[in-house]
Amino acid sequence: MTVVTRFAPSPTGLLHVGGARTALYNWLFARRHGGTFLLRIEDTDTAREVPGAVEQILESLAWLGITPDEPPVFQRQRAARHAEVARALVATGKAYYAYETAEELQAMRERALREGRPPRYDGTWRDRDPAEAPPGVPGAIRLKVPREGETVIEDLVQGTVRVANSELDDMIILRSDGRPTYLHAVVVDDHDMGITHVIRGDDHLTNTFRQCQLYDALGWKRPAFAHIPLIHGQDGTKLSKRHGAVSVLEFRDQGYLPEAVANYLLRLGWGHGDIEVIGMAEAAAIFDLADVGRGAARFDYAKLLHLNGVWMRRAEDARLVAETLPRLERRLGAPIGPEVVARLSALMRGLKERARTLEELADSAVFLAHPVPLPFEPKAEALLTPAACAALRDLIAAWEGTVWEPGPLEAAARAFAELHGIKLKDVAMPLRAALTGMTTSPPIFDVAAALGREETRRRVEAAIARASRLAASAAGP
RNA sequence: GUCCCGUUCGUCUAGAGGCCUAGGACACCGCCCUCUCACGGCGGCAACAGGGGUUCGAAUCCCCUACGGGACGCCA
Repeated sequence: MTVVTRFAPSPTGLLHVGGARTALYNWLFARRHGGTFLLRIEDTDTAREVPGAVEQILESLAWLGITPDEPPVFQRQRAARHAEVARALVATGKAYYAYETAEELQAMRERALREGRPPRYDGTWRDRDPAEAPPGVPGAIRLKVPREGETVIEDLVQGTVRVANSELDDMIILRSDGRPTYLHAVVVDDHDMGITHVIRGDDHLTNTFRQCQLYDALGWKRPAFAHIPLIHGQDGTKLSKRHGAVSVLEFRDQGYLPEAVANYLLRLGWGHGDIEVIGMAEAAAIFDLADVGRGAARFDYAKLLHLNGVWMRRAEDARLVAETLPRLERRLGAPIGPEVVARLSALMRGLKERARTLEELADSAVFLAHPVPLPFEPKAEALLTPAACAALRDLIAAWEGTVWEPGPLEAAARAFAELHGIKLKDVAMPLRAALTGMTTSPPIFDVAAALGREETRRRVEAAIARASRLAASAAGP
């Protein structure tokens, strides 16, 4: 049997990480079994539809590397088919028209709840003669479900789950205005699309009983089901905006790498021995629904951040340079020239090891692009004492004939420190302050090499000038 | 209210009756490396929700309780 899976979001907003994980599992399962992954947009509720949501969902999935194998199916376009199937069920006596209004049903539910009874449809029209239908009132179609026995599902994640049919009532499959309900549309579409495995959030688990009754009434073979637990926030409640970023696009904008987000989402609720860092190609080779956990998982931003750092270090320098440039331009409000691109490329190896996100990377690289009077952190400023400035001046002089590469620069600096009876850090730290305006950076001789001889000299001179100016103004007039 | 599902370190998890003195990862705390910060290395803290069974033996199987989540719509 060829595996066919699908992800079926409704276009009511941004794709959040929970939906993304569901999509990921469907995609991985299809890849694992050499099957097909499809996308279906559940847009039957026009009132709740958000403009642009479909595009955002597609963009989010594409960013994560999850692409459907066929163009998306739009559920609304299949309305005629849904209605046809529902009416065929009426024709064979497996469904019937019911004529209560939405208000009457609402009242019925409230009364039942008030009296401590389960809120279920009482079946008024189930056996009533259709000839008694009120004239001119459009009816809704309800499925006539068995009242005895039980419905059992073999869930690939949850195991065997059963419920007494007496707990279920005759659900509406076609609204009185002719539009299908979600439960019905899903079953018809999954069948028509040849879906073999339905992998979705476990909030759908109890819906599955009703869907199975529909499959049975239709005489259709049920697909396999796998209900994966929901993702919760750090406090254990349903993940929402107040927990922080929740949409895939937010993570992208905050400088996360798609492979890190995918890796994290995969590991959230799924485990395979002790492996933590895993690419999607590798995951596609080992992903198994049996390894999906049954309990809800809490989203841990700290772990995602760590994982992103791992993937940043693994990423190609050229790619990170490309990702950093627009972020630098945004910070400096000016285009970045080729000279800075060269510096960034030269130093990327050292920069990426110190950044956990592209945003941190850009922050740590701003100094490379900033024109000479650099902004100084107070701690960096404090390092530029008169003695340190004197040492810097001498160091620049000592570097006069040195090959301008990290190794020779460091060797010369060490010799310089030894000659003057100071520690390397007594000159390295002031140099860092002068070249970056900060107290942390990649190895400072790498920085100097990346900046070049002229720029290094320029920055050191500017820093010394700045320090003496500050000292003068502190001394007073 | 009724039904369904879940529960191993703070978090994500490994664990399929003896391999468990419960392993890994993140976070946290030390130490090492070191021009800073990271990375890396070494070490530490820290869990089988509770109670009954079954068994020679239970984190693993069964039951109950507690807690958490979900569903019960002419929403999806």
